[in-house]
Amino acid sequence: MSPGPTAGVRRNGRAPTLATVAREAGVSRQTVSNALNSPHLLRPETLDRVRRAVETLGYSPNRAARNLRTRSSHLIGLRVDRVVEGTANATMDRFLHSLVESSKDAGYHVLLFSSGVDAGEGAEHGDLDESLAIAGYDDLLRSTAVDAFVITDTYRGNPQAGWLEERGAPFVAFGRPWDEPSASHPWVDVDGRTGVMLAVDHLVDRGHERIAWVGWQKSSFIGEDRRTGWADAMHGHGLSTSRLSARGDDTVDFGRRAAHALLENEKPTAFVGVSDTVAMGVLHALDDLGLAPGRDIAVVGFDDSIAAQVAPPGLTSVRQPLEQVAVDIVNLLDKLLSHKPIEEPGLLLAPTLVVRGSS
Amino acid sequence: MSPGPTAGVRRNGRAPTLATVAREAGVSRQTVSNALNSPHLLRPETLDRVRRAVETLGYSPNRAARNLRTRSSHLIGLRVDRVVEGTANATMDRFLHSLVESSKDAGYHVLLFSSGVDAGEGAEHGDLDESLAIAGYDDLLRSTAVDAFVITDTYRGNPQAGWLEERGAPFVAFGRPWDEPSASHPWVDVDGRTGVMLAVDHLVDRGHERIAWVGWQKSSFIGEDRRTGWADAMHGHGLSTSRLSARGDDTVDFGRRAAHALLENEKPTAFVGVSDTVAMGVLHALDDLGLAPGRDIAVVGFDDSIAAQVAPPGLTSVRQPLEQVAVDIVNLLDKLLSHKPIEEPGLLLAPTLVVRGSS
DNA sequence: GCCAAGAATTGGAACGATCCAGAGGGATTG
DNA sequence: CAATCCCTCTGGATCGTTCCAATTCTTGGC
Repeated sequence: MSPGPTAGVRRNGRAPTLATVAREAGVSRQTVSNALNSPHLLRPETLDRVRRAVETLGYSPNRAARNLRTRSSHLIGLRVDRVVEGTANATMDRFLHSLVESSKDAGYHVLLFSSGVDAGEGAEHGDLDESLAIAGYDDLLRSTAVDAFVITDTYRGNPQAGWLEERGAPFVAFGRPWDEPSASHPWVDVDGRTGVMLAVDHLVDRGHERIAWVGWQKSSFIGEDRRTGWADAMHGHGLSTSRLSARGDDTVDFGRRAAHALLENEKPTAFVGVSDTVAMGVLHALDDLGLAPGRDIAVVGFDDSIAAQVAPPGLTSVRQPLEQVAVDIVNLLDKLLSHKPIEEPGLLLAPTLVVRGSS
Repeated sequence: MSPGPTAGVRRNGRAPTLATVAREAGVSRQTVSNALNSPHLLRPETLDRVRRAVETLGYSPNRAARNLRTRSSHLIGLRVDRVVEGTANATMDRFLHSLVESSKDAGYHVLLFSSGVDAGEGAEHGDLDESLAIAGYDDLLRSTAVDAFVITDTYRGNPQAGWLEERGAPFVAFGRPWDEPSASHPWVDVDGRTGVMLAVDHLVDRGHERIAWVGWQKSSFIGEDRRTGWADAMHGHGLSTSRLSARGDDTVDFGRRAAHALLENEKPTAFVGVSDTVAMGVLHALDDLGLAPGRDIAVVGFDDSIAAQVAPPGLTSVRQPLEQVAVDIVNLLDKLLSHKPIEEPGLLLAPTLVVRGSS
């Protein structure tokens, strides 16, 4: 019934332009432009006529031309770093989906790019580390390919943040500026400490008193933040944390080894993992010893990854409100780009606990 | 040492343009353009001078202007559909990462967009289904925001493919044109049937004879393709498939229920799942019955998802070569966009089997 | 030393949108 | 009734690049 989206497109083998629509509607180019961008400037009757012409011809403004003139692309850049397989971090991917949705609602699209360098390479060399951090950003920025960036927290803070800030590039960070209290860029983060406290409270509720922590290395800001949640909650309940903590890499294998060591020496009845990855490692250890998670020993993870959801008997886990994070980030981005004032540069959201069979 | 990437950018508060560089190097605009796009046209000496000027000023060509003039954006569009949580499909995400990498090497970036409609909504209504299928594509295409699309296989084929093809839009599909043998667009796919045959061979090797299939509904092309792998391999080994097959949704719960039913009636010693999701469901069932996967009953999944990798005791799974898929897709895309001849419109890649504790 | 042919370089036009200043027309006002 | 204002609409200039045709410089052959 409707003319369909392809109507008019093949007019002369080329897509219709403002001029085409203007001719069709019997008005000037500028009037058509106004009809699309500032409809309140037109008389209702004219507006209607233009709209009909747009419909008939199946016109959509040419993005490149608009970008050129307005010096903005309505694209948000996000760097996806090569992930290490086996580390259950689908968090980024869930976030990505949410970000695409929120961006759409605000009239933006998400542009993905990669550093082009193997993550991990040259982690020791300061220089390479620096250039790795900014790899990809510089070019997109200079060529005005994107309007702004969303940067995501890495294991040890946000090395990109300082550079972007200095550069005057608009961006919003997912993750606090841990090591830069002076940073003034907008950010959104999830309160990991509170999340872990929820986990500990839940375990204490279930009668546990010897609750062990399996965390990341001390150099990880996020890891230490989550760990304070464990320590503070334990002390809040009058429980000791002595010798109940292990720290290491974010791998299944580390979680497994740490659990074995702790079980042998300290006999904890429950574990809280800094991530689902290490928590899955703990489950492996229980499996090794013929212990049943949830019945014999309780385990809680962090991230509510797919693995936590589907692996039997289901891993209780702290879930980050990534949908809300994405909404807030886009909101901040929007303010930033339209130069609206930002009252609060930082937003800290509360996670929730998803209880499953493992606890 | 080096002038650094920001050098010259602040000259007058605006990024340097071709004209700026031309002045600096003492040549014309066009010569600078040639230096970047067709360096062979320049005298080595001139080329060198221009390159130094580019370096000094920190110049990058303005993307919008280039896009406008060349009618191409060097962007590849990919629609990310809202995923149903709990269905262990991180496959798409692994593919996404690979695609970003490959695209980069070919000089493209990946633009993400979403249908803007809840997937699942209106799955019954043909009309809505149709408009859902093309949601998002049309606008990006008309506004020349992307050069081409990558479309990914859905549960029941590629409804977008036909529309895009009719429209004359360049695209490459990840997934065969199951229901459209007449389709002539390029595609890359993974041979699921062969993958499942690997799984069955492996189980037979381990001494199993009663191997059950837990699959998707008959309406799923992919599901049926994989199922023929099971059936053919079984018959190839002279084994019966009678009453050993179950079909249902791609959920953990279905896998669990199917496994319970099969175990009760047919006493299979091994299961092959059409996906890791249903295979995890089978593991749940074993867990319910106190059976140990790998020792009592063997289980194999499909996708080599993160859950398969980290959940104890490790789920044996068929792994798709997604990195290679991405490389091949970008390669086809490149040929398509530069109008090079494409010898073979379809590429079928072989998966591998990753053996873990569950078998 | 001259001419033709090719190599190197140049200036103007075009891509398709928005910005900006101004023109035309009707209603309001003194 | 003329002056003023506002509402609506218009045409030219512009964003920064690449295409195109034309111009200038080099080179080699006779």
